[in-house]
Amino acid sequence: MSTAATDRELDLELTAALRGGGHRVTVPRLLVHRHVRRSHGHLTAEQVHGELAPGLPSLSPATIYATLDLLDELGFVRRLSTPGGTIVYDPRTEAHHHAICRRCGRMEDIEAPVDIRAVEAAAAKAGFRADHGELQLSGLCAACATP
Amino acid sequence: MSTAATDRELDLELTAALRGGGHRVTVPRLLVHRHVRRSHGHLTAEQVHGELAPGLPSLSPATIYATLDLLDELGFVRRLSTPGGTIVYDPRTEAHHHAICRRCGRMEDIEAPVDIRAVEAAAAKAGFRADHGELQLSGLCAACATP
DNA sequence: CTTTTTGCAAATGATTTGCATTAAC
DNA sequence: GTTAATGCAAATCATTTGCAAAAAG
Repeated sequence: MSTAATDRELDLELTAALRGGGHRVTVPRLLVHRHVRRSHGHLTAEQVHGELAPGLPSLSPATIYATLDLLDELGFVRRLSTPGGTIVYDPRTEAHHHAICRRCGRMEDIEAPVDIRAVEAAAAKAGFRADHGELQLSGLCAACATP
Repeated sequence: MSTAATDRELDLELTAALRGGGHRVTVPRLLVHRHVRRSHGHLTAEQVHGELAPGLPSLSPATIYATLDLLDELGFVRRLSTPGGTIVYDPRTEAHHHAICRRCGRMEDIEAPVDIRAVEAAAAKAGFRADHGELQLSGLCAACATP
């Protein structure tokens, strides 16, 4: 089941979601979507631009930003920010958590369950409708911890 | 005994920490520290500047930024960033969590326990030395949820 | 007296905006 | 043919930097 998706499969998935939301299917959207869904790890908008520009030099930063935010709305990526203030887009949308190195800024996925029901309940009591919870660990990564 | 601390008490606390770290005790540092420790809620560097400037017009943004980061190092505040990418400084350093409204950016404290040991263990296995964990809930605040 | 910290101004860098052009539908 | 999306350039905004002057120890 976790066979890598083909371009066409990814395109079909995006196309359906775009249509469903009244959005148009465009080349930049297809390319950004493919690229982000394929990537492992977390990407900045600039990285996406830098990596796609060789193949489509007319692709502008403004479009990248708009497209990534649209993909976030559609649920294909998740927009996050590190304690350093950098915005990154994460292609993994299922519940998982992150460890972020205070020294080098490196962000790693953490696969461990966290029971956030108590927090959701507390938030709900305050009228807050939460739809996602993410735990961020701060500290030093393996490389930075050993000088 | 959560009587509000006096300026002098706060100053003494900061002074001790600065001396202990080989830093100098300066007027800007004392003022920023008092202001941040007093505030409820989360502050941006700009807010701190805007609120202190009337009393000390020479105080520069550069100094505010440097001072807030120093206070973070010393453990008097915690530097956080919202999903929107805004950096805020939180005077509450004990474990607590946050709910952040996707629409208006509002950030509220959530008082509820979360067991993060499984995540810490997973991080440790990867060589990551975590010293802090914060859960961020995303969703809509009471005001934004009711249109 | 020495070294750190400050204030200022200018630089940076990521993200956003306005608007005419182009592409989807 | 209409409307939304793009590309481009310029604008914005928070944050950082370099450096001389001021303050701390």
